[in-house]
Amino acid sequence: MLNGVKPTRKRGRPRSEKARAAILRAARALLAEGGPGAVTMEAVAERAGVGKPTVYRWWPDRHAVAMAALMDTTSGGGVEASGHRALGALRAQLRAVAKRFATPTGRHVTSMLAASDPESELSKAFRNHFVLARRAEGRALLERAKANREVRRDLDVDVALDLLYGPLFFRLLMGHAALDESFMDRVLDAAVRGMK
Amino acid sequence: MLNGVKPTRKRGRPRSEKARAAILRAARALLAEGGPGAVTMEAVAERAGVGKPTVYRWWPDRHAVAMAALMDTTSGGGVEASGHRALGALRAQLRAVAKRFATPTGRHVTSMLAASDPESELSKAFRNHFVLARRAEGRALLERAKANREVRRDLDVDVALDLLYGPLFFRLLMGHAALDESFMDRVLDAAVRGMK
Amino acid sequence: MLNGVKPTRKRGRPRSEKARAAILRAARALLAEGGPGAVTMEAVAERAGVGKPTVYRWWPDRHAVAMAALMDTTSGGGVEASGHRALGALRAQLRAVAKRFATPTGRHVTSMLAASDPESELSKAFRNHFVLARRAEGRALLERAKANREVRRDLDVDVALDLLYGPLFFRLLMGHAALDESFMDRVLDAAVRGMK
Amino acid sequence: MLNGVKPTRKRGRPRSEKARAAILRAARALLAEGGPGAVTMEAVAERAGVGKPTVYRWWPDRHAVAMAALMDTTSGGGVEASGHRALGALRAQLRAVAKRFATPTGRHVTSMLAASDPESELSKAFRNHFVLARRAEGRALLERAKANREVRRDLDVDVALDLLYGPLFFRLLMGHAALDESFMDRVLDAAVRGMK
DNA sequence: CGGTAAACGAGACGGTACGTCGTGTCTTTGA
DNA sequence: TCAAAGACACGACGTACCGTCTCGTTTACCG
Repeated sequence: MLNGVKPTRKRGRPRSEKARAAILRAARALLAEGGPGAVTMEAVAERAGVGKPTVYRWWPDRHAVAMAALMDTTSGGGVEASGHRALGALRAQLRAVAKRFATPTGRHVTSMLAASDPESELSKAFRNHFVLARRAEGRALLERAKANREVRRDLDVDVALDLLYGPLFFRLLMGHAALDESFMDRVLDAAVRGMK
Repeated sequence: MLNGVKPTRKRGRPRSEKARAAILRAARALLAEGGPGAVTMEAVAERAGVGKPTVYRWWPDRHAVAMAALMDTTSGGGVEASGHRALGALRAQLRAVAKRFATPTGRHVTSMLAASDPESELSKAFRNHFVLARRAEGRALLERAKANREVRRDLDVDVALDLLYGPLFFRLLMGHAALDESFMDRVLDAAVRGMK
Repeated sequence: MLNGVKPTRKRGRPRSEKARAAILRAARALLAEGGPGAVTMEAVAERAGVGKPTVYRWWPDRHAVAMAALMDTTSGGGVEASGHRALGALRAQLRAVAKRFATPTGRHVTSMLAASDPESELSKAFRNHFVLARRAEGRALLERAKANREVRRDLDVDVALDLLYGPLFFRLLMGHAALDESFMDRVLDAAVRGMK
Repeated sequence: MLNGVKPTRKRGRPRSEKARAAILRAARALLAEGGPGAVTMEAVAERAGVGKPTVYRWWPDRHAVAMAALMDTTSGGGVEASGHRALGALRAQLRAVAKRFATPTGRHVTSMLAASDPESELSKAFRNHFVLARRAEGRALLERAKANREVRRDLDVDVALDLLYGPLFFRLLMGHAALDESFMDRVLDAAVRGMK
């Protein structure tokens, strides 16, 4: 009781980290090969060399496995705000995010975001991991830009952020036009300058 | 169109328009009750009082049926550009679109957009019907605004449009903040004024 | 309505006799190879080249399939009461039944009798097919023997029949001693002569 | 046998007799509630408050546990041959056995006899405990009857015993007619008197 | 009396089979 | 000749137990 840090006493056999890793590896491979639809519990279990119940013991359904697999691999992104010009750093981050999402994996992430139950814990974690964390980075940069007077002091940051990241996911979802780094440049420029 | 145009003589029993309507009605009901996942061919056929092959005769798979059902119901939108101020009309349209999408059906549309094969004909039709047609209306308004000098002459309309509609779908997809008409106002204002 | 003989008009695709036969054939093969425990639905379906739901459409569980397979093959037996001596014919029938049951299949039949829900329709049919029909044949012979004065007029036929067939299944179940045709001879002799 | 024979000194914690008893108690309860099919290792272990490996340490599989549970409870029977008339004692024993088997437990015993591997040690013990021991008692009585001249000297005792006990299990297995004490009376009478 | 080794409870493991559901195709009868 | 009905082959679903395997924890014996 002295160490209040560890309240959960372990009883029984501890879960196999090897199995966990094998499952996520298998799910990642299937995702790469056939997209989210290929991540079936049976295929994951077989390829991981694991029993189906072991998969179900830790994830409730195939969406969860796929999300966990994606999150396990991909580092969130984490563009450091280098440079003293905050807007410059923001531009770099937007370009990095666009680059990351303009891939099959990016499409998968978007599909899974749209398909998953928006209320589930895992779905929230997934949204945070891939998108909202990026948006939070952007917020920090924008706040810094505000402090630097690179943007006006009364800027509504929430709206501005959606103005920047929204177009990215819009193009990803609709595919009506190319999604590349120059597009993000134009988005940022347009948002900064305004239409008038 | 009078009559001589159609050389394909009808042989046998003609397709039942009644069946088609019943199928779409059933699909709509299922969609409303259980979301896109509930629109299964079996459920649709049973509820419509129709054989499964009849459904397959009209649509290739369940996604198609669900999309067709949604498109059949919802009038595209078609906000008429009333008023001589183009930006005002644009604002009205953005509000209308947001209002329409801030519903369960809006979520369903987004889900189905993300889930469907982006290359299929029906998927393209669906995107057009629900989103790109709205964007095209916006384009017309924006061009008019340009002509009116309500916005600057060198505005990149493609980027500007994504700046306006992107945030809407971003919030719909992520759910990180409310999606209402006032949000669209703020988006339009921010985009017009710029950040600086 | 004129032909009252066929009230059930067939709608839809008729069941495939080929599938039925393939399923029963597969079940029979599995039974021969691995006993009743080897007759799993999955194995049956796979070996028959048939989907699992097709098996379940027609039989409720694996016991039913195994029983049906056994009944489908094995002709019940049907020893004709040849010869004018009824007891002689009865002896022939007892030997035939013993011979048939002193095989792996005979053991399987007994196991399945003991394992199956005694109330189910199929279980009753199974008991009838393999055992009670034989007992009924024996009853006919015994009644004839009565008429012929080969046995006494006040013989309790129900008890006598169980006296004859009971020992057969007793040995089959317990395996405490050989079950062959000479045993059945001795059973019949002992039952006819009595212990005194 | 005195003591030097067993070189295996006991090291470590001795097996818990308490656990053994709890397991058998649990198995018995499950058997009573749901028949042999309900005696699963998991259910037994959980209800006994015992780990699964502890169950497996004592018995090799679920059949063994169920058999052991049945044998542990039910005293074999052990009808004492009271009275100087051996046939009378035999009658009493037959009635007692019938009474004991005309119960759900009797059905379970029969099912398990039929289902178990006939070659396994435990299966043999089970058959001995429940059936062959009764038959051996009957043999003793019949031999006594022979000595007493209650039955003829040249009686084939093996056949006679199967004539008496066979019908009991036959009815139990087939359920084609009632199994009660009066039936056993009639069986004995018929066997003694003969058919002629 | 302190070490130690086996049995303990718990429970995760790789598996097999379960019985269900939905897919998209095929084959009938009936309109 | 199309529509309805529904059987078909297929394949994934999620669950129940199997029998085995660690874990950390007793508990009795043996030195």
